[in-house]
Amino acid sequence: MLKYQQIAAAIEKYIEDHALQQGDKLPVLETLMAQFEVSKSTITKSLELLEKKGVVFQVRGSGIFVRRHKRKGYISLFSNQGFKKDLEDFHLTSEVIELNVRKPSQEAALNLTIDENDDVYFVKRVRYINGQTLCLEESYYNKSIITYLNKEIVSESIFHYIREGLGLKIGFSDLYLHVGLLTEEEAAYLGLKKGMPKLHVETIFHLTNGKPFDFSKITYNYEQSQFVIQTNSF
Amino acid sequence: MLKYQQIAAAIEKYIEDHALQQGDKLPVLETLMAQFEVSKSTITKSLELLEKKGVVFQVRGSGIFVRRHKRKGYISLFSNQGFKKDLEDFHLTSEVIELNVRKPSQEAALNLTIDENDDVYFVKRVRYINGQTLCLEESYYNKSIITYLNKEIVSESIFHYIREGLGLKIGFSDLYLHVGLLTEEEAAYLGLKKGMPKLHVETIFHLTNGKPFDFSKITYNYEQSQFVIQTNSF
DNA sequence: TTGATAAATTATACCGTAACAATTATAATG
DNA sequence: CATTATAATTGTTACGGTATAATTTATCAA
Repeated sequence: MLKYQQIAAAIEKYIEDHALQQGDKLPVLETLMAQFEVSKSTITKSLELLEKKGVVFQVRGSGIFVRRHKRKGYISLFSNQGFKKDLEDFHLTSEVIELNVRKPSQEAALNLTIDENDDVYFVKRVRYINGQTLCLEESYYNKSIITYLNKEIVSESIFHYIREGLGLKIGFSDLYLHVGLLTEEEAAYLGLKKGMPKLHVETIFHLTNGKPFDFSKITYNYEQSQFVIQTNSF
Repeated sequence: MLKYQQIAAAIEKYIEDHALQQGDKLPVLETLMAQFEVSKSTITKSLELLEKKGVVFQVRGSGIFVRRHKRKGYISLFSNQGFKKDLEDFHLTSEVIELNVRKPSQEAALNLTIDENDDVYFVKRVRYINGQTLCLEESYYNKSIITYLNKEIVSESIFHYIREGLGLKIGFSDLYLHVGLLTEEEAAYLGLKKGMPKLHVETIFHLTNGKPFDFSKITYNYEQSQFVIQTNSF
């Protein structure tokens, strides 16, 4: 792991350990430099990372402050960590309905920029949160990148496996979102009624080299779907 | 304007002018250094900015590539630019229903971290996109920060006014999102029927110094609400 | 042709330094 | 006491340089 990432993690830990709240002040740059025995630019880079993550914000001439959104019980919509990481506070389980190798739909092929004759892993899951249905998820993985999957991996964290097991680096993702009405099939999986509202999210995940490897379509149970997004200005 | 921001803008312009597409390669760092006559670190900073904005992605050992999400007709959900900037492709108008100074609701006071006796500007608007209702918007502005508003400002871009007119710097925002059912009042404003689905978004905007100045509650017409979010890994 | 290995290309990490700009604290002024 | 000017604090920008790591290309051997 890179130095500035380690330091960022250490600072996050510091915030946790000292139970710092929204607006609380961190030690000044010079102190952090001395404490971690690195140059100013390294600390700066660490803080930049934490700023991107929405952990701190910096005010020139004033200091470095803790940033926290206030509401509890909301799911962090993105951050390419998969679900696991974000939802430590929740009780999450999932049920694998389908897992196989197949040819992609036209839509999936298009979003993964592969040919319709190429193989994909298809995974269909229902996720539960605190005993309620959270979402129905259909994912297509480019098999030439994600070369192997099994039921165990799929019911655990796929993203952890991709990173650690396959040694791949996840880069960025595009997320398309709209509200609609549940189809009969979706409603059945989610234990709701046809025609009720849904949040539909399609995501395309890319590796750091820009290659899309995962196209997922998720239908959320609107009753369980409270999301939070933290953003920064440019 | 800062140097690295100018260069970032110039690079964006370069991408436009050359009509570069997703995956196309930009000149290498050294070339960009020479072209703009700045040091490596400045170019790097510019590219970092463009990476945050989702304009490019960089691959070590390979090059700098254009990143574009593919789907058209989607509204970019965040990026604290207000609506105007994001929606140049759309025909947008808005109608101001209410504009006055008042005491905040308990909820608004809480989110703006002010006292219930402090003054706020309250703005209620309906926005239209291509002739259809897009959303109903209720905003509370901390009057001790946003000291003056009028109908003209409000029907143009408030955020532009905050930046240019008031000289304030917008920092970050927290965005809370859920799906629900339209109330009678909301339906009336949006020209829909009670009980139809809605996307409800609450946003708290902060200045760079961390002070919240705008708490907004937006109800989207689900038929017009297709959003895109671009994210990066950490 | 394949596969391995080396070399070239290219971005990233990290260090150090100097100047800069926004905020806050302090002192001076009326 | 309020206002203004000045100084101290503190993060930000920009420069330069060296070393490193990932990717692509070239080379060579089988």
